[in-house]
Amino acid sequence: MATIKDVARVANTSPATVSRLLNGGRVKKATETAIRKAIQELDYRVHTMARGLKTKKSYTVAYIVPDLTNMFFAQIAKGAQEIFHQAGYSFMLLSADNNPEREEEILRFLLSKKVDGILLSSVTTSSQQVKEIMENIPVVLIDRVLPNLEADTVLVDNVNGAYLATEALIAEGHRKIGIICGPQELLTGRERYRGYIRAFEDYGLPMNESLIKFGDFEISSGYAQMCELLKQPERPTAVFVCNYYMCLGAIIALNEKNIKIPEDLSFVSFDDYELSQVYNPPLTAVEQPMVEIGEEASQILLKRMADNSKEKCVKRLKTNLIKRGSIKTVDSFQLNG
Amino acid sequence: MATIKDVARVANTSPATVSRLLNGGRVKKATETAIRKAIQELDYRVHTMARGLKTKKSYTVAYIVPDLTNMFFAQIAKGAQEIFHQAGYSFMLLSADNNPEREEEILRFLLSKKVDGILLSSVTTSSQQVKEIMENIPVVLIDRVLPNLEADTVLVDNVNGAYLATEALIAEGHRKIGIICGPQELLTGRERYRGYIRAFEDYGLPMNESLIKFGDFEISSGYAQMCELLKQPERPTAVFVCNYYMCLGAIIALNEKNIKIPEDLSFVSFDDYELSQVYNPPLTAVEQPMVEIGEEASQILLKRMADNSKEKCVKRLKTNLIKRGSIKTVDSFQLNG
DNA sequence: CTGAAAGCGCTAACAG
DNA sequence: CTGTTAGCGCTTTCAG
Repeated sequence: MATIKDVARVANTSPATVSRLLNGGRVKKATETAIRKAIQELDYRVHTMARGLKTKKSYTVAYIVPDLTNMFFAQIAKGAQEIFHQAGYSFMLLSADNNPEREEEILRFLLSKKVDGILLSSVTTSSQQVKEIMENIPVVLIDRVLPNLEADTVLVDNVNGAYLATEALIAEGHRKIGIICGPQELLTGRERYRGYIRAFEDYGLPMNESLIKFGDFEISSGYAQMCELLKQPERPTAVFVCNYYMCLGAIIALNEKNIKIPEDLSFVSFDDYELSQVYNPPLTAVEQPMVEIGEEASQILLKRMADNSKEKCVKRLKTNLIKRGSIKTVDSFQLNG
Repeated sequence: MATIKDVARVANTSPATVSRLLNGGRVKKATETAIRKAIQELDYRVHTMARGLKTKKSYTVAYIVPDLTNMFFAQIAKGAQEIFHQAGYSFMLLSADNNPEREEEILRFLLSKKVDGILLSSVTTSSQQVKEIMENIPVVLIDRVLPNLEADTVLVDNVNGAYLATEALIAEGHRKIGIICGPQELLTGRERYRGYIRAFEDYGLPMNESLIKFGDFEISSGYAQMCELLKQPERPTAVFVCNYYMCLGAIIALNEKNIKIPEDLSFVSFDDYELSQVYNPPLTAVEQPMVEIGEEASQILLKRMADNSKEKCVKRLKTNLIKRGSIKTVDSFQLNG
């Protein structure tokens, strides 16, 4: 592979001049054309590593996700990739595979790689390592916050999303509303639960503890907790499931027991993927602006890499309730209403 | 950030010795401990770029996918990432966003990055660029082949998968079996179509041209072609949809028209994701060993990067028909059987 | 506007 | 077993 030296030789000039041209410096028209020709001829390409060694920049950023096959993070990655591509950065997508140790490893690796910035949806609960890294490299957190760590963060308005979902159920006359919460270790888990509570409070309605179940955002827990819910003496007329994967599990449970949406049970979930449209009936769901999350976070990271200012920002994007056909109006509407 | 020189100074030895230790060379026990201590103290990490500049290896591989949010490729990436991680390589996942020009760009970029190997699920139909790249860097193709290009490739047994799906329908007495094919520019599109044809031939059954529709593997075409199918004078009693996304579209169409699976129409699809289990009834589907595809391809790439032999291999992995509840037995079984 | 020279951090002979 | 040396390909003063 040709080097800058080769180009210089062929173009009858010096490496320095070639470099200057390559980096947008001013060069006499004649030499420029000669250089461009040589570059063509030799099929020369910058050696990014050599350049990086010199400039101490890699023009590379990374996004660490909990799981590559999780649609939520995949969509965010899509948005992020686009922004960085436009900005001339190369973008690495890495999965921690829901393994905190793996995440640590990746972080170490990125340090070694000298990436210029990091997008992180952490699977860790400790913020020690990240805190250290932030001293050297700009980091922006996505969707998952770390305890006691002031950092640039972008996430969605979970409380409001859950509020809207619950409210939609209440509005149709439901009072016995089950919820399958996410893990309370995660902010998203806590916030969505809070949205549910707040809706009950705002409408002056009593909550029923036995209808509040906790899952872990995975399919299996959606299944298990839905089964639990159905076992309750006072069976819910509606349920709010706090993420897509638990929603899958919950539906499997309903199908098994031949419980129909919405005739036997009204259904709302957080996250809006293809399933919501494809299911029969289509599912009412809370949509998150995933691609935008990725874009927004990338924009912030880009800014931080440029100015390296110390002040941190937290950006909340809006969620959106999409009404479809999975909520039935309760007959005895007037009872409490 | 500390360099190898700093470590050497603190450990009272030379950079060369530190380097040797770092690369698994033999070092006196005493110096080793001194060096390790220094590394600890200084929080030293290898500067991958500097190392790469010297060794002309980046210990980085890339996988270029058509679309980050396509489950098929995401799963493959998952498998690939695992293998490379184990092998000490860093793994970049890049999306061409279904844009051939974007893919070209990425390929150029990777050349500049001096990656050691490339996994490619190409969105291109021209093999020129890839051919050139293969002269410098090992490439293994995944699922998408390129015309007139002999290359290491891993894909699945599409013909057989489609055959099994069609056969399952035939076995239950169906004769009017619609198919929504993938794009015939893609090998997978052609092969799955061929599997359908072959099943008809093997069973000595006549095919009905009006029940053969062509989509492009996207949701919208699944919807459109299913609508077409339902318009036919001789309406199919069963349908085979050639990939997941078209399957989503097809189901939307069925729901709209209130056509029930399997009572009104039996249904089989290529690709087996959560939907198949979650849908009511659960869908019979052809499963692809996605993670294994990624693992297999990575293993091959690893081998090529090591031996750089010229001979190419094509690896076909088996598909698997998973029977669930979306096929109804036709009453008039005896008619043709 | 251009070129010579130094050096980024690392590794790989080679000589000790 | 260890240290010296010479670059890898690039950018960046600095002098011309």
